[in-house]
Amino acid sequence: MRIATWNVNSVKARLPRLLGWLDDRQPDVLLVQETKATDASWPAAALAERGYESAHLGTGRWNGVAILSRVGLADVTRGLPAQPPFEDLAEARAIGATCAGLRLWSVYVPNGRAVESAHYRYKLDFLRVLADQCPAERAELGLDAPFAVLGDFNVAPSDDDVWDIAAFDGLTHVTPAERDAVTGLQQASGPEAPLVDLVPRASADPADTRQPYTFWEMRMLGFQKGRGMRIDLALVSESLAGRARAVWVDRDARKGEGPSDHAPLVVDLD
DNA sequence: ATGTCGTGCAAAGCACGA
Repeated sequence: MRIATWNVNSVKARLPRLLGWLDDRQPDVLLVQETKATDASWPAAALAERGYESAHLGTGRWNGVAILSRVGLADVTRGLPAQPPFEDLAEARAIGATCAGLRLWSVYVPNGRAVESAHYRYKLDFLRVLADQCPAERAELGLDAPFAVLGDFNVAPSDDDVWDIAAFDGLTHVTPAERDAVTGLQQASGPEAPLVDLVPRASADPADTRQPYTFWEMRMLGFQKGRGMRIDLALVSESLAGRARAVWVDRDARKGEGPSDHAPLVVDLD
């Protein structure tokens, strides 16, 4: 079974590449972020033609999350219970579903913009609410049940997860508070039931020893210069981590004409 | 220092977000 997460940076702009990627890589489940679509403009029919059911949450222009599955899509939850609003609006940043017995969440964590800004506090609040919610859902399912939160966290868990930590001095994505918030989510159900950060290989090539970045700035030729960040994460229950046979970044999806600024993170499970 | 995209508004070039 293959599951993947991908910030597509507009499903409308990315549709040819998204459909081509589904044809090439044949994921069973794909969690999508930054669709920039409304529910009405979500391309459900084109996905259904390829055998994917899908559930989308979005209001257009910004944000938007979705789950595609060809192995069943049940118990869809749109938004986090008690999700904090930003400027009085509940943004489309989380959607959950059960696919082939796996409880999966697709999340698009707020960017944070600048340290100590209102948006930064919103980012930390969002992660806290996510950490509050997961234990309740996991307790209901059973702590041994396969559970995962995947998506664009906009947090690099360690200094090695950015191309040059010195270049991030004073910036978001690398602050202790952001990292602690991610760790807090991982530990939210207690030390006996962590969510494991499945660190990928840098590409599909098992011999690839580069850092496994998932995002490169569009500006300043970030990809071409290797200026990447590992900010798309798969945080999975131990029951799922034990089934992971390969975890890798599909760098090829970041190449060529009209890519997203993120590459898919692929998890191959027994 | 900046360099690119994508979107919406409104009908070209900004403003915004990343």
